[in-house]
Amino acid sequence: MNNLFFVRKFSRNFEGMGSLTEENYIKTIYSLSVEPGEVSVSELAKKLNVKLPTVTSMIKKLSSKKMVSYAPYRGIKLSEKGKKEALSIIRKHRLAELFLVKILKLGWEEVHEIAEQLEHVNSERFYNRIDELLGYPKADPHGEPIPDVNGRVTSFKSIPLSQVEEGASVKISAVGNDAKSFLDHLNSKGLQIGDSITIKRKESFDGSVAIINKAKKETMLSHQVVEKIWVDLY
Amino acid sequence: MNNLFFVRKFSRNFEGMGSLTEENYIKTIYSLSVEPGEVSVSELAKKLNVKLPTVTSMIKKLSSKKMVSYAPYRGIKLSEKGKKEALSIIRKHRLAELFLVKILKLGWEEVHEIAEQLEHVNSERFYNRIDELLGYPKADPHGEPIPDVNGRVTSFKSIPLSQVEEGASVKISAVGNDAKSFLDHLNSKGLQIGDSITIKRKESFDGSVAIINKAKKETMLSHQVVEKIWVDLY
DNA sequence: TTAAAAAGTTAGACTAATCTAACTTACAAA
DNA sequence: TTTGTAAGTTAGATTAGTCTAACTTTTTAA
Repeated sequence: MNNLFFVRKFSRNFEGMGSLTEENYIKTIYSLSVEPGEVSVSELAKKLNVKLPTVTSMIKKLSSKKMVSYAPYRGIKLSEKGKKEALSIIRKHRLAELFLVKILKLGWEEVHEIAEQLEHVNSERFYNRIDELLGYPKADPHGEPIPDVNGRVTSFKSIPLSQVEEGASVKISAVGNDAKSFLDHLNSKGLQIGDSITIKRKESFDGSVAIINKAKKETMLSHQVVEKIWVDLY
Repeated sequence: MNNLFFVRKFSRNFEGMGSLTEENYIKTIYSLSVEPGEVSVSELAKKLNVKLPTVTSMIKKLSSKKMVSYAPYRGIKLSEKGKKEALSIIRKHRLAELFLVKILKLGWEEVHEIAEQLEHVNSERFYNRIDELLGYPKADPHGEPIPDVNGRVTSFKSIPLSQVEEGASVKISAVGNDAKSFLDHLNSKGLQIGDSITIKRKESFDGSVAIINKAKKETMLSHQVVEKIWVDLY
């Protein structure tokens, strides 16, 4: 503002530290680059809800700070420095989410936006204490891994529910969409991270899947939904 | 921001909500107006570490938002709306401090700057849960009262240690200075909020005071220090 | 293979919060 | 009561992050 514009006065922005805005760009680039490696300006603009030129100018800034590598009309890639920064923010976000669910007993579908704010709190001590209080957890309430203090991530070998065969029993390990509406939808179907479910039937004509949830109830999940649910095989 | 200026995108700044900067002005005006009623532009500028014209322009903005009443070359006063806002921020700050000390086991002298960040988190649910988790406390770790959800404050009838008579036994209820150096100084003298102490001797030539602390040790406190320590009489 | 569409960039403007320099008002002391 | 100093204001500039409009490059698909 933060933003951190204003932030100038309020305990962040010392030395080489990025503004809140920069932090959000870096985090978003990281989350978009899990797969293909390079992130496009328009993907970023869409995710951050800003226009293309805004992204172009911010990317130039991040590039001059060596957080990303970038050439005009080409994709954006985080540098090692940028990745480290991203992991630090993601660590804070996920610790915050788990804290909100476990300690403050808030619902897993409502914690994301509070965590979006907490992730920018500048205090290693604060986060290390939360980590300790939670017993050095490996995953957040959405099933996503929590990087440790050194940015190391325990990786799980999850696959999207859409790729599981009929008849298989699997455990929901993560969801690929933080939106409250998506999480509410899953809750309404009686689904939570950590639940074991069985794939009853896969409809080939539209990609939807019938599953049996923890409460033994059968529900249909659309193709869009099953692509966003990650599961561990047994 | 900090921007949340930047904040635009990041969950604060919806509707009539003030920016992080505005919140800081309001909180500061409140804390400066405990006594005389009106706050001067230069007091504010000093406390916020900005120049006079910056304050003038921000005050105009706050005035147009009806948060303060103000006429050029006159003092600044919070409106009822402004007071309500200030109490809400102060509530968050003090709940945050107590949470950091009680739950995260951080030292009372180090929590202030983390709380400065947490106080801007925008989520009533978050703070209400912390309030609940702490058992609806009435005072923060510095002994300052915590406003309740409706902005009501339990008032204590404390007086500065400098005004206590020789021989009296009192309980430290608050300190009038959040600076880490001040809190460290008290810690080094074996003094904490809540401690019972006895006034052994008052030196009239320089206003310093000899006290017996909880551990039965005698220490000297300078005039500047005893003016900033608030105590409850028995 | 080329032309239309999509993606990206440049230029220029805006807002919030800040600053410095110059001016005005208030007030205290002679 | 005047006047010099301190406090406050106005004007104009600056920076971060954003925008729209116009232009350029890349990709796609005919």
